[in-house]
Amino acid sequence: MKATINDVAKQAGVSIKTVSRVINNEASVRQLTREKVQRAVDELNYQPNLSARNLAGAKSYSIAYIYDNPNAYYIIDMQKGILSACKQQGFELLIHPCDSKSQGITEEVVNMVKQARIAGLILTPPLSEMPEFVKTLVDLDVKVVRILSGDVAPDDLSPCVMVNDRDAAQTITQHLIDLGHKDIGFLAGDAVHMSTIERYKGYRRALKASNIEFNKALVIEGSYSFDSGVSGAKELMSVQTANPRPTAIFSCNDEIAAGALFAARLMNISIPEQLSIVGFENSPFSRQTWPKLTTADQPNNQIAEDAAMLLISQIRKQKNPITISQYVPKLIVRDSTAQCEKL
Amino acid sequence: MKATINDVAKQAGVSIKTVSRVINNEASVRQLTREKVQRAVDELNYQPNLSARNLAGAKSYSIAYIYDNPNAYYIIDMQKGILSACKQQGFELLIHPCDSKSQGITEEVVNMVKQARIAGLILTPPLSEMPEFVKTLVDLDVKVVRILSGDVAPDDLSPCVMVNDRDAAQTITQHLIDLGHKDIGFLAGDAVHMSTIERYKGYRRALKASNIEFNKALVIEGSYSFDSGVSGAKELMSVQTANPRPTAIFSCNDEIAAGALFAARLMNISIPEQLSIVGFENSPFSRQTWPKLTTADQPNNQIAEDAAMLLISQIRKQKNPITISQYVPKLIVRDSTAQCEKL
DNA sequence: TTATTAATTGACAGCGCTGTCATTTTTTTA
DNA sequence: TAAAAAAATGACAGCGCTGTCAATTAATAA
Repeated sequence: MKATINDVAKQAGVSIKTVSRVINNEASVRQLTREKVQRAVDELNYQPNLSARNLAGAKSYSIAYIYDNPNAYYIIDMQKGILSACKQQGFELLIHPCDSKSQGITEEVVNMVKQARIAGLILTPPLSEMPEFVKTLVDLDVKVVRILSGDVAPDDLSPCVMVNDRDAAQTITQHLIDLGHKDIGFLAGDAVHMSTIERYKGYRRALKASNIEFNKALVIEGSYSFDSGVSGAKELMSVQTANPRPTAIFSCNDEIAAGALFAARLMNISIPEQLSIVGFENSPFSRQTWPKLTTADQPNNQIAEDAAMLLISQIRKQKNPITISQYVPKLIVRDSTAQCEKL
Repeated sequence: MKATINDVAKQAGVSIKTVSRVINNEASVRQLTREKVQRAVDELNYQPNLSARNLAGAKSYSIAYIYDNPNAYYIIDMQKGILSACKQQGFELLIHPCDSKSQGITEEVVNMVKQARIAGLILTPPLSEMPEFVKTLVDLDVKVVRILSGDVAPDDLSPCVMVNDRDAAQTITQHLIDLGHKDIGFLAGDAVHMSTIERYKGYRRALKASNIEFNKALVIEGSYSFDSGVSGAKELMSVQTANPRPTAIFSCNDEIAAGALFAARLMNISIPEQLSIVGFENSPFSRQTWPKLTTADQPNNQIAEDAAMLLISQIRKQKNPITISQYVPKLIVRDSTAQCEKL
């Protein structure tokens, strides 16, 4: 029923070792032989048995995705991308949810890596932002690829896939500026997350580039949640004598933006006529609010696939130098932003 | 470094086959021997090698979770529960996202099962609600456990874990009735989903139990989305001469409820004073709205773990008859419901 | 007690593949 | 052209475990 390497060998008229060489893309196989084998592989629809490979070889064909992120949409997207790379490359994916704040997290992961003979790991924030943790893992005999917020890798511990939130935030802020907004509020996400910091930097940079004076009172600390968006927007929009009331709000993600939208409704502020609001992430959230959110699209699926491919090529020692690929989320203009009406 | 079955055998002074018997919980091992081996296993912190097991044995130690559900929170929860069962039982989990509406879905899954030597599958809605699909899989040599909405299994194709949405919906509707509400709107989810149908039945049953006349005009068709909640609530709450304006709304899930909440705000209807709204699912959503939603808690994590355990025991042929376990989501009263003010 | 049966245990092959190393074939050099 | 070097291929063991079946031991019957 299912073809084995033996069947292929017979069909191609070579030894199983030669078949093994072909499917592992090793050198020192004549072109002619390689084609012969490849044909047999195709005819029999042969796929190597992962268990046997893992057992026999020194190498491992398993990678793991370790996550701790309250945002389920993010994880599902990532997972899908990684899975897609694994399928293409004949790798197996282990999923490991965990709690980054727990005491024994490092030991837990180290054990897992040893036990399951994991060849590589994919780390997303906040795990990818924990240097100690990453260092411990890299010192083990396991490849690591991190997905991080920023434009350059913070160190050379491992290859990284960078998501340039800063440039994206600048672009999206610029979009508001282009619409005539000058008093732009900033609703921050969790301050410990790099993404918040980067998005803040982009916001500042855009203001500076347009010679708009930065007003600290328009920056509200918070967290990546709907609630935070509600309270932050309320604070921003309540009448204050000293500060101008903002005509636009930059929210660090779509959830916050949804909260801000909600608060605006409570305060009878019409969106986008009286107030423009932007989100970040292009999560399903942003299409479910009314009006739909202008946001920055982060192709998580693609980012994850890219990261997994990078990891696998590292494992295969296809010695491409430590590549850093970079993504810049793209502006998506929807219905929550409009020309500034204030004169 | 990592202990093998050989190490354990030596340490215990028995043959590897005996160790194998102990770890597989086979009969015909003397109690004394069993303890001796168990001690060695513990001392060496031995864990059987999955690849070797999969390769050597006729059995497989892999199960798969096949999903297609737009609700990421649901999937993450499920996945976590399944993963937990797998860890306990020494099984491996394959994750397979897919599109239930695609043409070749059945073939795709069948192939996967064959290729990866999957011993069992866990199916959640909407896949678990596709009889043809399930039948094809059951006819293969693979165990299936479905998670379904309802109180009894629709057939005896496979064991099921039932989530009794009907009783839960009745309870939650009763909660509204207890608060004095009589005109209770119903915002449906996708009509093709069993969960919508069951929740609707529970709603009807509660009305009947309290001798409240059913009013078809208060039932709005829709889908499981925020938008649907917004438009549905608008429709319900717009002034209609013929129908009483509802004082409470039953929403088929939290997203719909969040939408209804939003619409109410737009219409200057205060929650919960003028209108009570309930959700369903207890998703993170329900804690992020303001006011927080009264809802029905569905312990997805636990349900999934239960399903996985059931599946694994099936695979192990621990011939407990086809068990159907049932969960009834529990009412969680938060801030979106209050005494009816209408006299 | 001894013969018979049942319960335990172990020896060994083999799952499908890769690593090592010997063998064969091809290419290069003298 | 023969000898040496390099490239290509194959034979075989073994990864860690389970299945089969034979060997041993304990329990029961005669």
